[in-house]
This record gives sequence, structure tokens and C-alpha cells, in this order.
Amino acid sequence: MSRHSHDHSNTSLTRNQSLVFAALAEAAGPLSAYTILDQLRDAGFRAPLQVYRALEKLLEIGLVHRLESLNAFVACRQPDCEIHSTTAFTICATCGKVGEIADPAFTSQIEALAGQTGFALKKSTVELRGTCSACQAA
Amino acid sequence: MSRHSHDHSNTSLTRNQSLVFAALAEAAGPLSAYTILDQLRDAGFRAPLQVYRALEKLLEIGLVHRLESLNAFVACRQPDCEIHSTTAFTICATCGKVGEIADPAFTSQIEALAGQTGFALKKSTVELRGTCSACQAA
DNA sequence: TCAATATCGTAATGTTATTACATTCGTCAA
DNA sequence: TTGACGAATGTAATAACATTACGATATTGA
Repeated sequence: MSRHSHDHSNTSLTRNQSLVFAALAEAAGPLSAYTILDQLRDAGFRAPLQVYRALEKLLEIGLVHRLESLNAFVACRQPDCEIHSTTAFTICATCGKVGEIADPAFTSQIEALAGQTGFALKKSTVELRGTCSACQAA
Repeated sequence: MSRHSHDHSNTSLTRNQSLVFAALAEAAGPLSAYTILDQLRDAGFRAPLQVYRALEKLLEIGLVHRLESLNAFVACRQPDCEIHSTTAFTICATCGKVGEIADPAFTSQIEALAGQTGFALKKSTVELRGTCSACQAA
């Protein structure tokens, strides 16, 4: 195992991993690790580490993203996020919902930008804060 | 006052603000709030809030940046960071040093990307993790 | 001077994440 | 089948990061 494929199917999750993923998949927006913990008390979760360990695995698989600017996590909404190396997240200040934008041209530009200074890029964090179109309309 | 100019001169800082800024300006890399606190014990700092309050002001002025993916802070290295609305940070995994890249074309592309989905962009966080050219050479 | 605003000091608390250690589960080869 | 090994789990304690609350002091401007 331990292929770094981000294929979202055919990966067998453990019970804890499934529970954490389900919590995120059903949520309207990002959840903190401790919010997940609280939601899973009834399922037997007792300690933060149970959540963090599941998250670690889910992040590795690519089923979940971490939002650095929120210290929170979201389920990946893209069917094939392995194709697009860089995902930009839009985070609405009003409704809290998170969107994912995967644009190959954007990815290239980030790589080019890093390349200009000889920086060997490993991972990009792009988080855009603002107001989503729905909330602007309202 | 409360102009949102990012002009780095002609702003009068209080004692606490100056101390915090000096700590960051002299550091080789980003510092956490608690590291700053420890460094300023001798100067009379006793509590985290003294650091956080100074940082809040320095961030507002634009003298300091917050690195979300590190929970840490750096002094702004650009003479005129008000011109470039979006700064991309490169964070070296080896030496810990942080670089700032301000590219107008990149800024435009991020704005365009957000615009595609009708997202009203307020603030962008772009943090690139990898290895700087110096550390690759070594 | 007086009021308004910004800053400061201190303590307590809240939130996020990790370390340490012991145990259990799953798989696979001998 | 057994037993060895790696992955996953359970639990407690602690570390690291950040904010709330409250009161005092300083600065500024009408």
C-alpha cells in the first residue's frame, strides 16, 4: 500500500478513519479536530489523538484537506484531486463554506514563481478569504 | 490615524510594539509569539497578550506578516509592500528562512481565479513549502 | 478640563496539537 | 497454526498557541 494516489475510492479505511471522514463529509463547512472529537463522543471517541491520527491518514490519502488559516479540516470535494497538484481554497467569511479551485495554469504559475528564486517547491498552501457569491447576493 | 498605508517609515510605534518588531527584524527566520515573549522577558514582558497586542498592531500597519502554516511571524522584508496586494512566502524546510515574492501578474491571476466563481477576495494566504536554493546547494 | 480612545498589566481560561507508553489488531510467512 | 511484525488504537499528560475579562494608565483633542 502507501501509494500516494489520491484516488478516492478503493481505499479501505479503519473504523476511526471512516468516522472522522464521515463527520467531515457531512459537515457544511470545515471542522476543527476538537469539534470532530465532540461529534464522535457517542461513537466512543475519548481523546484528541484519535481524531488527529485519523486525520493524518486521511490527509495522506488525500481525502481531506487542512486549512492552515483556520486550523480546521474539510473533506475533499474533488473527484480527482491527484491531477491538480495545487488547490486553492476560497473561505467565505459570512457562511464559512469552503470552495476548491484547481486550475492547472495557476499551478504552473506558482511553480514558475518558486522556480524564479530556485526554490524547490514541495507543497503549496493557497487560501483566499473573502465573501462567496451567494453571501454577496444576500 | 488608522490609515491603511503600509508605509514602513513615519509610523510611531509604542515601546512594546518597537520591542516586538525589533525581535522579529533581528531574527533569521520566523518567530512564534511565545518565542518573542521569552526573548523580551528581560525587557519586562510578562504575558502573551503583550506580544499578541503588539503583533496585532504591526500586522495592521504592515510591518509584520503572519505565516499561517507555521503559527509564526516575520518582519516584512519589502520596502513597499503596499504596492503588491498579494505576497507569496517561500518557507525552507531545512534552514527555516522565509522569502517574500510579490509578483503583480501572480496577484492578478489570484484575483481572476477568485473572480471566476464570483468570490469577493479580501485577503490571500500563499505559503510555499520546500527547499531554498542555498539549502539545495549544500 | 473633560471625554474619548488607545495602550498597558495581569490573571485566568480556551483552543489546538503532540509526546509517551502500553495494548490490540491484521497480515503473512515459517 | 503460530508467532512475528507493522499498523492502528486507547489513555493520560503535557506542550504550544491564542483569547477573554477586568482594571489601570496614558494620550489626544474638543
